[in-house]
Amino acid sequence: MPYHHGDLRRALLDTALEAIEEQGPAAVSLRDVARRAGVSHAAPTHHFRDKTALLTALAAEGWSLLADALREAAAGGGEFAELGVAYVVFATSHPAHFAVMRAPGLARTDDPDLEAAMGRASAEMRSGVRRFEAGSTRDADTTSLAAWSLVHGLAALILEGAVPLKADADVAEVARAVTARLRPPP
Amino acid sequence: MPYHHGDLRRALLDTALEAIEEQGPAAVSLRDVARRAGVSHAAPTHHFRDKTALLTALAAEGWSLLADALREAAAGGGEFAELGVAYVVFATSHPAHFAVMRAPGLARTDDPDLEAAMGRASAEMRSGVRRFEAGSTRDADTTSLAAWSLVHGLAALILEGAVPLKADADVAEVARAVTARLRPPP
DNA sequence: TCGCACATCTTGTCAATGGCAAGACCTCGG
DNA sequence: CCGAGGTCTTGCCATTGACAAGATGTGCGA
Repeated sequence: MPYHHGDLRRALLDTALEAIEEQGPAAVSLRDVARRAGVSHAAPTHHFRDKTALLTALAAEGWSLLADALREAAAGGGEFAELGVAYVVFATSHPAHFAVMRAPGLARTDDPDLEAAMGRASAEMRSGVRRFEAGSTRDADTTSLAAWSLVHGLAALILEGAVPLKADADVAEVARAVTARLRPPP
Repeated sequence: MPYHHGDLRRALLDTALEAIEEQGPAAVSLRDVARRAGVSHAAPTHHFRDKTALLTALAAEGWSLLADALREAAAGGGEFAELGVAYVVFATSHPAHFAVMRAPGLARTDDPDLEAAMGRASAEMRSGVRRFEAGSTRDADTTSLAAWSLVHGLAALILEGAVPLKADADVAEVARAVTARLRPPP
């Protein structure tokens, strides 16, 4: 093992994700992450000023990945609902990322990278809604906020355990059914 | 000051709420809560086994208060949308409670009291939806899940700062507009 | 009324954590 | 070849959560 870890920054991020999946984002300890990564307890300092900085980086990465997933879903050319499905599928397949993204107070919400990534995801939702609302006289901002709220809330409720999904339930199916309750443009 | 604090349990809960509003639910320290309440650092032990137990109690209290608010809104006899408005208004007017309710990993989700309180809120949403869906052939469970997701997501996005509300924006107005995007029964 | 069981609160202690400081080590440019 | 700077380590400190043991008040029954 070389003294200089190849890419400790990435290793720490990945290790943190593992720890979060096991213990939740609040219980993560920097020292434990360092231990898992095989470095000393102070090694992370050089890559992340803070524990908060590490979590903020993960949140930003999460929003960015989500934006990518939404863009890809939109490129698929399917119905608008596919955007919502992609959102919920992302949340359930990246639980650690999503947990940090919506955990209150863990990430530094005024971080420029985080703000940019959130903005990108939000813009992706909005552009999807714009197609949905083509020719409508309704306020597109309200519609996109409604759509975003719907899928964000569904994902949150599922991950909070507030919605006990049946074992054989397909998340995408549920998301599709729920998204269908959005009122189409007049 | 009496040796026996009149109702230390309640005092700790209230003090914790203050601390959460100031520093977020993740940064709350039991010792700080005890200090603010004017008792020794080990006093909370007798009322809450754990730090988690305190937060779990707060989460349960939050869901219970939310259920009450929903019931009251339903009793008002207004439109279904008023349920959604009540949900979002509750979240923004009880930010500390709502933060603990949706924070991943802070509360013990298998706690009986918490489960009961969440169930009560969920049932309140469902009964509201049942009126909304009267005479409809649609799956009421899906509709209530959609409604719940919509308002939960909107509240979460607002409190996460993902939706920058304009200073003069009325939360209830926004909630009403967003809720109106739900598709009415055929 | 008295005394005792018990809940309540306190002080003392321990391991673990986050963060800082100072030093060891490695790599790369000149 | 050597020094500068980035990378990582060891050492340290205050704070925290949890536990143990003791002090203090309260209320119940005899």
